[in-house]
Amino acid sequence: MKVSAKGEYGVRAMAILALEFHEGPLPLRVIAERENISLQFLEQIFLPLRRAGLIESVRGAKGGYLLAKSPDQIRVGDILRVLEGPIAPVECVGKGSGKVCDRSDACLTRGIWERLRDSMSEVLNDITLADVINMSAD
Amino acid sequence: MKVSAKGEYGVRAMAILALEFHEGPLPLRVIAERENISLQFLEQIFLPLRRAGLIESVRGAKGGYLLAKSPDQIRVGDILRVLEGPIAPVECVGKGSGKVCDRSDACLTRGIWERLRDSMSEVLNDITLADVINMSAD
DNA sequence: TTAATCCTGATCATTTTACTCGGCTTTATC
DNA sequence: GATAAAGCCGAGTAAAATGATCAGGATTAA
Repeated sequence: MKVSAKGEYGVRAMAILALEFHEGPLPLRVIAERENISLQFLEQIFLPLRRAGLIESVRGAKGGYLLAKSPDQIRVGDILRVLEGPIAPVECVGKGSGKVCDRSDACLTRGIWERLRDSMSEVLNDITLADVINMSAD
Repeated sequence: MKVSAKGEYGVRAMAILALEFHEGPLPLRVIAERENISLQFLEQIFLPLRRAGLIESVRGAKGGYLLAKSPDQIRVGDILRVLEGPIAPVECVGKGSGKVCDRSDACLTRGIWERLRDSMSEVLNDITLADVINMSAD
């Protein structure tokens, strides 16, 4: 029941972009050094984030990445959904995953996973990047 | 952010033991057939559950397994903790895992994972096997 | 022109997962 | 006492996921 490194690094990196929201584009190299993450792995993570419209890129020298929206408009859940797929403890209660098991009415445990999913979603949809950088500012 | 098959099967199997709480010991073969799970995989799952004191076994012919406590005394979280380790979205906030990262105060994202962990624990500690079999009885 | 940076598909080693195998021990029943 | 049903348990294994790395191209500021 763990977040993948991809998801964890993604959230960390996005938090840094949020800190630097008013500066120009931030190159991945800086984030990679600061967080001790492989540059090439970070590139892999930023690709889907950009395609999902959470960040924007500036190519060429002096280029880098910046948030596509203000920090209070980006929820941690948004980031994780892009990097890890639907937030759900089991496939069969994943919204938008399409895969529902055939015996959902006979399933004793479905209710558990639905409650867990809702609780997880609620937390992750409630925390924005603005919250993240404020939490640690205290 | 998924529960493993081990965890999922474990909860399903325990729910069935809860349904049969007043009958004698239930052999794994029955659960395996009912839930379409490999018998030998189930055996692997039941071993740690027994060692953790959640179930008791009766050996020999007419043997099987039964809950060690009444269904309302066994929480879904108890089962998952045995089968999957501490309930935590990242290692470094796992209670009892011992591994805390060295820069926990500098970590921007720790607060997220703590909130998520608490919310997950709360749900899973709140649902007992008695709840599970009642949910679907409605 | 050069260097910095993003862009992207491919590949790869390791770990984890979800099982399977084989064989032993215990016990009710015939 | 023989047999069959069941639990006990360490070891092995194939496939998938994970966490990267590689290689090279495209874009742009200086």
